[in-house]
Amino acid sequence: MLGSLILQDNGVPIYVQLRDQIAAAIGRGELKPGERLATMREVAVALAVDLNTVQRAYQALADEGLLTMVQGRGSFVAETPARPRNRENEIHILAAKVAAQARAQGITPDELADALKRVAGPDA
Amino acid sequence: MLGSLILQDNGVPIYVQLRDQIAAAIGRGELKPGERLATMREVAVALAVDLNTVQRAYQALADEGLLTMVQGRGSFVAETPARPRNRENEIHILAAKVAAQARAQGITPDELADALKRVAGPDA
DNA sequence: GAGATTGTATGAATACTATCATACAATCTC
DNA sequence: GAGATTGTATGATAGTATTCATACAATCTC
Repeated sequence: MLGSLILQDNGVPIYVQLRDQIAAAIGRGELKPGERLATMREVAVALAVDLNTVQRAYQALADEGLLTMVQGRGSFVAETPARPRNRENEIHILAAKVAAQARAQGITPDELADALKRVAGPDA
Repeated sequence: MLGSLILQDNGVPIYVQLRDQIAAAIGRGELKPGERLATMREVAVALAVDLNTVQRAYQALADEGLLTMVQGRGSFVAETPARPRNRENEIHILAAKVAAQARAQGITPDELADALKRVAGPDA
């Protein structure tokens, strides 16, 4: 995982870059549920950034429910939760939210949907 | 163009969001070479941000060679768009990130993609 | 239990982001 | 030429991001 993290000097805060790249690795299935992530210190040293900066990224991911952090043990990719009750509605809400995210990057929901099919295709 | 600009509170600086969205619009061909962009003041008023913030976004785009600014006249999409951005890659990164969001909620990327198609369908 | 590992937390210093207010300079319209 | 429009510029201020240094707390290994 450490090897795939790259920081760019493009105005985007470091913790945001880390947050998004780790989330992407999880989404790609590169990091599987239950798997242990690199320690915050490992990431900090490898990328030559501060421990607090890495913590901020991990914390943001934990807030999103993508990983859990356990003091003394490490950080782990969250297990996929059981299927929610009102599934159709949840999907619809997420889709709307994600469509907005896409548009905010100049990407159409349609383009994103196609890309998602490609992400899901190979293994899902 | 004004209508397609959206700002999110996701940790990314405003001027970066503007810069990237306008770059994406140019890359998508939505804004054509030679075409006049919205005035900095128009963008500032429409999005309720400061004129200086918009200027910074425009300046960054001018530095990239994507547009030219002429005092008293306005800003225009460059005739020879210098370095087209790697849109495909940006789309893939977003897709992977969004897939993680979905999985964390017990939703498969495939289901999300279908829902997105439905969102996009009516108008896109 | 001792020591190492790992996440959590705080306070200070520096740089960047964004706003507000204001003004100047080049261009266009009439 | 007068006035409006549009890009350019500056100084002050508040908030955020990042680093540095340091320390504490929970867990694991031996």
